[in-house]
Amino acid sequence: MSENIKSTKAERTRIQILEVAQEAASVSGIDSLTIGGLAKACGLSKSGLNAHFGSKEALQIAVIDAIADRFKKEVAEPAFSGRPGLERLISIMKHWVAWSQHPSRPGGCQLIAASFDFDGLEGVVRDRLKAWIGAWQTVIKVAVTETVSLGQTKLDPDRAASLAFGLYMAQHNERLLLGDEGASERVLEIWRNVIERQKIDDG
Amino acid sequence: MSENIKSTKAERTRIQILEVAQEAASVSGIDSLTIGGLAKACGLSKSGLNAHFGSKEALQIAVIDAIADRFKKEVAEPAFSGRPGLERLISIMKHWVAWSQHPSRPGGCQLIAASFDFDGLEGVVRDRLKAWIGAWQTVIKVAVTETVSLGQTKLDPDRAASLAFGLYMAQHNERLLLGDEGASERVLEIWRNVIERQKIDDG
DNA sequence: CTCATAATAGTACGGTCGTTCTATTTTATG
DNA sequence: CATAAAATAGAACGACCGTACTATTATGAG
Repeated sequence: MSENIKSTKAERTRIQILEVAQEAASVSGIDSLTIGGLAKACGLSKSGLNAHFGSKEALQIAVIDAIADRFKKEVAEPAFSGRPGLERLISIMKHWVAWSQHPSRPGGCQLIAASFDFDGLEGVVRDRLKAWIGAWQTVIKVAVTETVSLGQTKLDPDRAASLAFGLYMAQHNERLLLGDEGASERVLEIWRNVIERQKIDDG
Repeated sequence: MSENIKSTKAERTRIQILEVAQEAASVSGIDSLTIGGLAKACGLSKSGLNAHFGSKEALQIAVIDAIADRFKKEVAEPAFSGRPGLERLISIMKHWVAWSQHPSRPGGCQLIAASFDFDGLEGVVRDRLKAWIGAWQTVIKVAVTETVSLGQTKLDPDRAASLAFGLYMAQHNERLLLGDEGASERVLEIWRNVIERQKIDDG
């Protein structure tokens, strides 16, 4: 009807499924998505939904890719639209934490949560997850290296990347498991202090 | 026979089950433990195993408590046997990371991994997990406060605890998902630098 | 050694899982 | 509007899940 032209019905349905799946995955995790449960949530039959992906594994990968696509648009691209250097490093963490807190992710970031589910396993889902997480880690290292080149910091890129991922996960854990609403702001403050002055505190 | 006297058969079996369960949970996670799978791994029947716990939920809580008991012995007590202050803070992180790397935990720390599984859910398992993780967070804050009192650092306890948890999780993720063998040592070095000189790098 | 009891095995049940096959409906093209 | 193709529904499958109930075996106290 007034939808975007040139999109077939299946494409539209597939997109809708993946949106529902992303929210469900935020709450219960990617590996506890079920075809039946997802079908019910979408108003489809099990076989109707499964026809779009062929298998649960393919569904999981499609969900991961859909999340990663959104991550690019909501985190990576905005953070890299500004100038390189300290400003960009701060922007990265701000957008990243905002992503974790977004209302459409009531259970926080699905990919980081899935990392802890699949890191002990083998298979294509784990491999895809590793590829995306590894790519994002590389992006952060590049942004740090940029900042070093500009003479704005002396951080080691590897250490800074470990710190960034660590603070992000700490914020997830403290906020969602322990109920600490101040965790996100605290972690942002730590990041600012460390990258600007290599120090964690104000003193 | 030459076992410890005063232990009934059931107690011994229960302990053995929980040991097998801990290792399995390290690989696949606490919430994907199954009574049937665990029974087979222990050479028991499903009902024989289930008789020790009564339900899967009770089994999960027993596993969590068993892990936490071991954590006390292998991490908390050794770290707190030495003197308070910087020495203790470093000892905490060393023992903690060693715990994550221990051969009996091929998939890393089960409790941190479970945190990301259960943080979006409700129920007794989540509550028990929250209690243990929260208790350990408090212990770390106390150790930091001690060090501040001794005049050995100026760290804010809340920030230091976020950093400690973050570095620990970063090490888990980088080592087990991304295959970075140097992650643990790097994270320890960051911790040392931050708590001793509030700086992340050597410069 | 006896024997009550504890520990474990065996079996069965209802439920949900992922997947496959066929039927039916809906879409979109000519 | 007709019609081939695409999209979805429905039903059935074997597998595994947690749990309950009963039978059998092993334990350990007297």
